[in-house]
Amino acid sequence: MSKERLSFDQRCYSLLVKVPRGKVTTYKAIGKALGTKAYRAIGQAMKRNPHAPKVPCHRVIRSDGSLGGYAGGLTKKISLLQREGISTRRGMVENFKSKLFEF
DNA sequence: TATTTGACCAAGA
DNA sequence: ATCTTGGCCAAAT
Repeated sequence: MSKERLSFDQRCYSLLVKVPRGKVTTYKAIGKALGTKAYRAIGQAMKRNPHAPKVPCHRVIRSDGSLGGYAGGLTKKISLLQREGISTRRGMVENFKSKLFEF
């Protein structure tokens, strides 16, 4: 039977699906929830995200409120966020602290 | 096995 | 607010 442990990437994805629309999280927050400080590795996991729409990786931003990156292009990330009611300005999410999702 | 690669972070200037 | 520096860690090469 399968005794496979979830890979680091998979753990990131299963956590991320909990983030509801209209909310955002940060690479750091995911690391904290996973009990790791592999912030950069988390970014890599998002970049490789194989489950594009299923995992809302566009809701993951940097700890300082700036956007971070997006495999499909930052413009896409911005429109997806705005569609969910999250406004951005010059690469920063406005009032992002009030929009953070708590794991 | 060893090295390189980043969608990061915190602190300092 | 911006920019630089050193640190960090899993996955890919």
